[in-house]
Amino acid sequence: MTGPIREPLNFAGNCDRSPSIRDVARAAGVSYQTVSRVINEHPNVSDTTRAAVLATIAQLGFRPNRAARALAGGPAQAVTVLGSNTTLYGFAAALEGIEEATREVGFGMGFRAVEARSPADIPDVVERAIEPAGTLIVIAFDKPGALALECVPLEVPTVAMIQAPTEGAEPTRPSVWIDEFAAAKEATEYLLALGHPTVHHLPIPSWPRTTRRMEGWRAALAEAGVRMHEPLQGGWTSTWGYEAGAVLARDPNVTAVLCGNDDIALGAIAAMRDAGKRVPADVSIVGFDDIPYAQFFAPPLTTVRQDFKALGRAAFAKLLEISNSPRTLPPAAAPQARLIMRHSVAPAPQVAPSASEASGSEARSPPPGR
Amino acid sequence: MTGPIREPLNFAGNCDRSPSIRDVARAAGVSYQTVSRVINEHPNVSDTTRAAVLATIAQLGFRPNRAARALAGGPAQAVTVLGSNTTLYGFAAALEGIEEATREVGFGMGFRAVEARSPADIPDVVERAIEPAGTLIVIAFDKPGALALECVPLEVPTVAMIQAPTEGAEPTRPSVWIDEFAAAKEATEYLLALGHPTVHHLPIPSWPRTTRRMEGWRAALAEAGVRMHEPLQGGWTSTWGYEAGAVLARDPNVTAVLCGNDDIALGAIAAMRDAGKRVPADVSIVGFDDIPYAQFFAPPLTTVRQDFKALGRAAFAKLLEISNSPRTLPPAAAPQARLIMRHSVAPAPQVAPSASEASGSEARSPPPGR
DNA sequence: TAGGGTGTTGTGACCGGTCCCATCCGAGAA
DNA sequence: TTCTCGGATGGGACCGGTCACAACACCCTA
Repeated sequence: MTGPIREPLNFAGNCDRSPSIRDVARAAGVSYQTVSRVINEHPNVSDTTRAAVLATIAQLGFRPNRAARALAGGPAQAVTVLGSNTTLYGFAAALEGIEEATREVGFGMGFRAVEARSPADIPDVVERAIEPAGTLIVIAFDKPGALALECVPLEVPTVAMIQAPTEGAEPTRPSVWIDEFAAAKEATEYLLALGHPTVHHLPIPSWPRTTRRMEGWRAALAEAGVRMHEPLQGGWTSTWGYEAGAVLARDPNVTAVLCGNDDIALGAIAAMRDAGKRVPADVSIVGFDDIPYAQFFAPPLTTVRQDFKALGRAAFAKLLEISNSPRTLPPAAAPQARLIMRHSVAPAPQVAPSASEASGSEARSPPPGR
Repeated sequence: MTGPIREPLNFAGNCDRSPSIRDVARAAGVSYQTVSRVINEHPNVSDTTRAAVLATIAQLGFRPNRAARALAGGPAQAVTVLGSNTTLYGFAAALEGIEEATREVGFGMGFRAVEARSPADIPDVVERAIEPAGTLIVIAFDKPGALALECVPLEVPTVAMIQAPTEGAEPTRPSVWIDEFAAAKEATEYLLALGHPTVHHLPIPSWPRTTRRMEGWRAALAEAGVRMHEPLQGGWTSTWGYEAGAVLARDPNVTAVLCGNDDIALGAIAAMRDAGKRVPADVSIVGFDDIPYAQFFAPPLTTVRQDFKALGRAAFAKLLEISNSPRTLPPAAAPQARLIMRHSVAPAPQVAPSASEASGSEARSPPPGR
């Protein structure tokens, strides 16, 4: 009935497979359970034994097998990031921050795309992305990401990276964000102080409601008692920025534009140029994000820098927290947004700004060298 | 001696764990081995049994547990991508292509960064990235990636994405690349045909030796019998492009520059502008890669488009091949490089190009609408 | 009718960890 | 001295798949 019993190959030194805890145990003269306790930093192991086991682990080059751990129901040790994109700067930088943080604590990082082109497939993709003992970070800046987030069952340890929520609208799941309200307000006030009668806004898509950067813009205009145009629906790309910018370029009253991101700003600048308007002499443009290219735009872009990498790190830190993992990440400051002044902003044309304002702005925005 | 035997909870319908092959087997009235054969598309299963099992799988929503498969020594079902970067366009686009391909065949995709800042850590990072039953794609466009590639033991199924190898220098491991020799040559010839006495080159780093795009440039100049300057060491970023461009801007003989990538081109354009030179009236600039921003540069950038996404897909297809996985990807055409003509190129200044050349170039490069 | 191949199915062991439980031992309290 | 208790350690079962092997048809040939 029973076939020939194969001799297990687990005697140390004579095996091409990587060593297991049983190999370590044998070499250290303890049981495999003790080895397990040592690698999981269980308190009830004597110092002598622990030291001996650790030495053997180092000597044999033992590394715990992730698959076996996951199978046996150990603590989570991998994250899958769900997002609609890897080429947009914010997404890529967030990914980089997450990766770095996971590497520090020995987690694996996976990525799965939820495609904007096929929203109907998203629930299925999300379901496949969820694995037993797995965790998730969902980049929910945009609609596909938010859709994906909704598909994730509550029992899956998940952190969402989201647009900053509006006042009183608490996110339903553990989330991280950068609140750019203050920076958007500051940027708008900066433009108003330079004599621009109003500031137009080319937003990123407002989803599900409005963005904090738009609220900051609104607040600045409201405080200044300045009329406000109703912003368009919004977009993400330079192409959209070009089209929207072309519309604004036809309006001679437009002298200052706050763009929802740097991609839009780049498109808007191109549209202005093609319409024969000079930036910043005729129209001032401010971007959002500070992508690495921004300082080489023509003109170098004044923009609000956002630390997406730090945001990614924060997301993973929160994930460790909520999945009560034994590992932790050193606490870090909340990622900030702040205005970077370059050369795409100038005093309003025609209406000569007062000397104090002009010199003040000069003093306030010493263009940094590249 | 033996404690109380816990009744296994694996009876279908009464269990909060996701169903296992044993649950499926019980529900379908077959053995678990038969279920295993069905999900692995083993030929020796009768059609009747197969249909019954598949129906049960669908009904129970069974999905094979990846960790268990990996542990039991099944075929590979995940790739880890090793690369120095996620924010550079070429890297991010390649990642996107790999992800899409893995998703199609049910593979997982991980990412691990090998940081340029700390080359000494690379061997360690690579070692940790290798898992039993795991596979690797190494993005070895740059030095950290190439370093990482060298650390990978030969027995690990690995595909490298590399700079196209020079003639006769066969890569030692399975590799994919885009051969941009012809496109670089074409771009250079295009500039020469517009009357530029020579074409300068701002290369990406040549590592380990020279790049195919540089060889294409050299070949065009050699064929035209034109003098050639010795190119600089090379860099990746706009910052480097700005610095190198500033040097070229001082030389009045420089009227045409072929840049190793679009980032460099953007920096070079900025440097020319800051030096008071007009692009393309005084200096023509050609880039490489065609990043999404390129068409919105000032002026819109003439560049060589490379299909990194297709390259990523090809890398994964080759990985499936060499790891003799049961899954395959539909064959696709080799990713190409081709010249995209926009507005950063003009006939050489001063030396008036002949009418036929000028009109020819106009006819050849109808600037695409944005 | 016996013998041999082929196709189909089932059983046992195993991958490398983790959990639960049992055992052993020494110290302090009754 | 005996009992209790907690720290240190070990053994067995198990996670959900895969592999190797055995068993049982069934058909074809000799």
